[in-house]
Amino acid sequence: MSNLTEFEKDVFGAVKKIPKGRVMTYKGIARKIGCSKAVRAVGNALNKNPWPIKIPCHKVVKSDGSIGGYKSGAKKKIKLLCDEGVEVKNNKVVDFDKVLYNLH
DNA sequence: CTATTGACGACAT
DNA sequence: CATGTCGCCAATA
Repeated sequence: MSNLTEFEKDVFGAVKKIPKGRVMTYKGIARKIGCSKAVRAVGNALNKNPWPIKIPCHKVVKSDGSIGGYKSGAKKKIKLLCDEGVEVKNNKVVDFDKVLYNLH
């Protein structure tokens, strides 16, 4: 348990903060951590996804509003988002700017 | 230590 | 709008 690096913990911490019905971009998380360019590293961290349920990784999408990827399949990710009230159309988030959780 | 990889971003074509 | 290329970071082999 918790055999994670500080970077990973940071990423997961940011993801957990995303409110229900809202989404965050990899870029946003990376920026919140302090490295706006570490988007790939963030994706890598989530790919390990130690706790797929405790951590709402499905709320993390690409900067252009597309769904991106998911360890268990992007399809599952879309379903989870829809369950939270986030509409997904043509593999893109509907009203992306409205559901996007901006940095605080 | 070096090379490869990967749930990405931005820009060029 | 789709595809290709470069960049950038961390983890892993």
